[in-house]
Amino acid sequence: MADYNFKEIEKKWQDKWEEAHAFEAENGSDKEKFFGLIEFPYPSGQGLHVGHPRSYTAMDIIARKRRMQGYNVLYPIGWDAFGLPAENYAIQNNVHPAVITAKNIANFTRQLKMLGFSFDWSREVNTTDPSYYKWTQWIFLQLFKKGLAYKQEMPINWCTSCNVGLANEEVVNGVCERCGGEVIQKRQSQWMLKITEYAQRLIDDLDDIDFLEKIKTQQRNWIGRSEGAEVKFTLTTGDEMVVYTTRCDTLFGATYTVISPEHPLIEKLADKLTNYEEVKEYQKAASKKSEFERTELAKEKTGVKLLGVNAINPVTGKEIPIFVSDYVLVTYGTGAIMAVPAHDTRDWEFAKKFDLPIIEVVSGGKDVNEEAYTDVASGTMVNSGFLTGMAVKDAIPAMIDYLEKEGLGTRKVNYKLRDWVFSRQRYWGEPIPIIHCPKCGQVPVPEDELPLVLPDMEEFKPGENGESPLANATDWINTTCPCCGAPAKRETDTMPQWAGSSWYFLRYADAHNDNALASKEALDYWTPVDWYNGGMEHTTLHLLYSRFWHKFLFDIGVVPTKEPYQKRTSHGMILGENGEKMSKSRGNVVNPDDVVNEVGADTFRTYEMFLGAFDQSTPWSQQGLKGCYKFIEKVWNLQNIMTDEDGYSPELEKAMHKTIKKVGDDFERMKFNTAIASMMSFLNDVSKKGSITKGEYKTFITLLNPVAPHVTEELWQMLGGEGLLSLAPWPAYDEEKTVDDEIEIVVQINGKIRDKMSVAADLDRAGLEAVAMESARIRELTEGKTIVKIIAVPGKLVNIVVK
RNA sequence: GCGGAUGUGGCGGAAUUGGCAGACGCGCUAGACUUAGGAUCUAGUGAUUUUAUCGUGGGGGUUCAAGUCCCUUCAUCCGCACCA
Repeated sequence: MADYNFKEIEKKWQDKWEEAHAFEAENGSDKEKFFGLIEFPYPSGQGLHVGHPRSYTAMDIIARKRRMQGYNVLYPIGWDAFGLPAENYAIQNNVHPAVITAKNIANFTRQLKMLGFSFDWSREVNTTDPSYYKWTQWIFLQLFKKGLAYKQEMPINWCTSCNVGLANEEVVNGVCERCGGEVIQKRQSQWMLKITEYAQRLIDDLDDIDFLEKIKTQQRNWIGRSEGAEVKFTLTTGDEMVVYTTRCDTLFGATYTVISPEHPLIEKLADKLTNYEEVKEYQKAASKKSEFERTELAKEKTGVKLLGVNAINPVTGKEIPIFVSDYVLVTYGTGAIMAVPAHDTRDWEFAKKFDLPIIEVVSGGKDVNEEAYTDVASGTMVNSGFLTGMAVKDAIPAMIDYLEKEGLGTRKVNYKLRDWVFSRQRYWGEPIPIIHCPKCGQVPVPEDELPLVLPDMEEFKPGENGESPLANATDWINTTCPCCGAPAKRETDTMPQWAGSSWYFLRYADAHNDNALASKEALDYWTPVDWYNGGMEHTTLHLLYSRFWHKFLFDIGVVPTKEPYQKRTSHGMILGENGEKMSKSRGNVVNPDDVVNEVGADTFRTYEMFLGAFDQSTPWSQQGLKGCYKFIEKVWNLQNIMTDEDGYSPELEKAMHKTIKKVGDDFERMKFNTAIASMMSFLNDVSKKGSITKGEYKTFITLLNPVAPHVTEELWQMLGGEGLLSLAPWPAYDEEKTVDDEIEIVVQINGKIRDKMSVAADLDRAGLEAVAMESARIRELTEGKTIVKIIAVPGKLVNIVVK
């Protein structure tokens, strides 16, 4: 027998699969489909991280198993290739981002192929390919036409040292990631997408899909729906101010109001305020604060009272002061609140600092002069006019009814979710296909002129004043208006990296279509994605964005389903050997190339699936890797003890059926570690017996194939298996043969194990009791004692309670 | 502060419903084979004062029976951060 030569074997089968087009999905098939998806990678210069193959191997196992089960499987791959690292590299080294991107993709391709993933490479997509981003731009135009894309002035992060706009990810601890310079907020005109329009549907439709509960929770919290009321306050000047509250039941306890520094009311009241200058000063100071300072200083509340004007509490009729303070956000609700210090912690702190009255309107907590009582679930209304005596939960709707009847307020739902800032002042992204015409305004690039290709440039540095580098592409910018033909200028902002990834899975259905992002037939057949595995870090970004885009595409009739992904699961991180996150600076990075070179792809894959619970973070271990190598080698060496029978031996038959069941079930639940453990166990049984039949061997390598596809394919051929193992049928098991005839049961006395005995598996309660009482040991131990009770659980144990 | 997790041997981790805690792997110990061992095989391996007792972060509870259920508390990690 030859030694296990993984280098030869792995290359051989990768070539064979490619020649046979073994993993290409079929369009127009009658078979049942399975669409498995992993997050397509950003092809970074560092190459593949060991974290990538964790997710890819997991879905590869599912995809390979489905294929063996007879499904028409689509397991595609592509490149999310726009993005900052390539652009920064380009700026520093004067290489076009497209050049470095192509190089990185070539390297990633080599690495992924080396790992034997059953991707359908014929459908490879690349977000930077004009034939791809043509459709990203097309979707943007549809959003624009429906009024869901609009341009607005927005504060952006601005590095005062580099003089450049930064993405949130580039701001670390309030300073510029690259130069350490101070970052402030600067107002700039930005493209926005109205994701808020879909807020409710993004919450509601979670009920119909199979996402991990923690993912749903995180999305719901992020969207942040709250039900409350908008309440009108009349001012002593006759003006009106609307506040948003979720606790209108506490209105009788509102002793002041607060507006945000950016609130328009300040300008409106300018000539009536006796301390306008002071208010302006506060406003200015607040605007200067960076995001960092605002959160850092969050503990200490500041504010200025408006002098010369008061608000009137609509239910008590009392005059109460108005403050301006930056603890109220202009972006949420109406940018104005009613403050109830007795029942809101923030208001309470503010009231203490400014010595404002605290009126208890809900009883049941501690002294409201000591701390705010915020419990809504219990508590009774006091000092609250017609609400007095009611429970809080009844008082809320009662007050809303009252406000609506009296015309003092209305029911209102608010969301924390904000519209999506869609502009980037960067080169390496999809150009936004809009033309600015002095006469016609924002005019979409005609669809038949798509793709609007990125101009070739030599300098990628951002322009003056935070403009996109495209501002320097004079030939490209200057164009004519598609509407009136007058000279006009192109939009110079590009799209964020999230654009191309918001719809890429659709392109896989029909990757080479020139007339549509994918044909209707292909989308009808393949969508939705059946199973999508990815990282938790994308839950409120990519995963939410793509759900939004998909719903929009559903609304305009482009896709047949309202949700893009039927099932979403998530993997844990692989940490460095020291238990810390892998990073270059910590020097604990494991390179997949080295691992494969040392032990081969099959061992690498097996180890990545065996090292711990799939959904949990686990440290890498070089020793553990070796253990998996030994396992694969043992599988190879089974040839030495193989007998020629095709069936299963009587000794191993039960173990075989149990293993088939366990492995199949565990794969489905993504319990890959225990699936592999059960295969190892089976191998231990074989070792004990000293031989394995050809039939057992074949079944065993079929179970192992999704995990370690190369070595099992080689063994399959050696054992005379027909065709490719990767396309052979998944083994069946006989339920009856997965249960033992005889089992060991435990006999306890007062919950302590005192004896074990072998009985028929189906022995009933009475039988169990009788057998237990026959035991010499049990008799000895119970002698002279009173038996209070005997609990017998068939298949499990007998517990005798004595006194 | 809010939300989400996690806590089990020397280590990574098992334990579908409350029913033998520690599967499987690593490491370690002893033995075999060997010129050699970071190879292979065999046996052992939670702790202890070993007829037994104690053991799943700590404390309390429910139960014949708790890693699992309830209450409480501590620690670590991740996400969000004044959302009225």
